[in-house]
Amino acid sequence: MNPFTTPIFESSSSSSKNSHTNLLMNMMNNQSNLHHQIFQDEYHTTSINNNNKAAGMMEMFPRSTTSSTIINYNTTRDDVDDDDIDIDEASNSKAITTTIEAAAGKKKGAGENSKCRKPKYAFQTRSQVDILDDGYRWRKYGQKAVKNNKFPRSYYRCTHQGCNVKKQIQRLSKDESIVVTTYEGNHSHPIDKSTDNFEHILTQMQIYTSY
DNA sequence: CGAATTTGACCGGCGC
DNA sequence: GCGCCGGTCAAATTCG
Repeated sequence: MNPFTTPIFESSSSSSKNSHTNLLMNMMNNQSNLHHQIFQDEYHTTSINNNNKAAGMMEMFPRSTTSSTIINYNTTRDDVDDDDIDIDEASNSKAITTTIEAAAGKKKGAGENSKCRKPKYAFQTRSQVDILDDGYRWRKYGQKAVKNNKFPRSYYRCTHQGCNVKKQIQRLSKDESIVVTTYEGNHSHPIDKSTDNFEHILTQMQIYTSY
């Protein structure tokens, strides 16, 4: 549960209120063609700063420093491994910056591999807590030590029946205020958890922001 | 008492 | 083949 990320990017008028992460996840889940667009357009940075509401929320909660960065955006499972995930250090400024980077150009040695297509996205989030509330329910199934990193990496699976979306969460030892969350796969179901009670979330936030 | 987490074992891929 | 590494399994344990 992360009171930091949850309320900051309240979605405008859609039926369900989404967190920042939800917003991004919905974007990715519901528009399966989005990645093609991104590849074609050779996106490097796309910003949600033009979301006035989000900016407004950010001003309301200046201490909630949640800058999320999609540091990898991939369509093929075998295209990417952890070494390919480049973290854009420069984007860790105070701004709410969201970048989408396509790693398509970084093909590994072998030619075109058209195996199972599993999208893999990584978010870089400045947060004091590891577990980011993205609206889905997750069960932890593993934890491993990461080399060159004093923090372990945790492995989670979506608990929804038949949904095999996975995610990894890892804190950088370079900058331990940064949490990297890597999602793999698309959810085949709507968000489980109700995030409608915004006031409750606000209350939660104040626990973290009023010291 | 069922669900979730912990943690060492296990497995497959890869480089040597 | 061997060892390393990242990822997963599953029994034991803890939690709600």
